[in-house]
Amino acid sequence: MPELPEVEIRRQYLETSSLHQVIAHIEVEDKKLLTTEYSTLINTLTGRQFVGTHRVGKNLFVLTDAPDVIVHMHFGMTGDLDYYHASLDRPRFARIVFEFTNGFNLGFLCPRKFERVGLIDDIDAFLKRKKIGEDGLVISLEDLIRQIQPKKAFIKPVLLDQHVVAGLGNWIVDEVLFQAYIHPEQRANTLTAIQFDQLHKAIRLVLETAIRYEATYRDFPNSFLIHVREWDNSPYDDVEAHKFCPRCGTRIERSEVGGRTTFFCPKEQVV
DNA sequence: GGCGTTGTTCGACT
DNA sequence: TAGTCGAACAACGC
Repeated sequence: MPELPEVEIRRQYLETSSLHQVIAHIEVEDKKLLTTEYSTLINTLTGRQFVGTHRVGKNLFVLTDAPDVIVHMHFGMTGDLDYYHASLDRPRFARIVFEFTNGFNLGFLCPRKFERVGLIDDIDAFLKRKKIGEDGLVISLEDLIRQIQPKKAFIKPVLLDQHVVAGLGNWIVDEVLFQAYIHPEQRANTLTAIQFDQLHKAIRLVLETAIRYEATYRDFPNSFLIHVREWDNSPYDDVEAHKFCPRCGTRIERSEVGGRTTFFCPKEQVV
């Protein structure tokens, strides 16, 4: 589930695997995954090299050796990268493959085809056009308040809005609100100064923790709510153990807020 | 084999 | 008008 931390991991992966290699060809299984004409993509990138990366929220930008040629990648809900030797089988769902002249390939994995790849010529202009907010890792408390304060909606959907702050997805928002002791259905314009401070700190804590553990949920501290989601290999033998608040032991509640599944502690997160 | 899931976009409503 | 909200989208794992 590529939210900010997962995209950051992919950025580091691309940075350490795929820079400074000449692109020989690009295979695209489904043109719908492209936001740029296939012929333009091929003509522009063939013979070029990736030279650097940049990330804002869930958006990954790959710089090339041409200053105004930048590849934009969005991983949708399930996208991933896989760098592999051309002699090996193409990884499952590698629907876009950058083939380098050195015999290695960078596969862009798109299991559900919600992912997108395309060319842009200016990162700032792109962010402005898409109205992407400040990245969750760098936004200041003052800017966070300025973005959230005027909104009357529930705090959870506000935090999910990439225009407000970029990079938070469904589970991260639940985790952030849990760490900040804020109910997901509290109205954004009713947050107190103390709550804004807790919220700002919680965003940092959750994002930095997720990046430190390379977004491997089972390794997260036990104080995290994420374990109730029973994703991948739970660290608990007793499946019941993580259905309770790690701080107060109250049974975690599951509901729907803004159309998304939401977990929270009904005792510590009150409206 | 039907349902749940994920992020973004778009249309409808206030 | 702009803000808010919910449905739709694709396709997989369970």
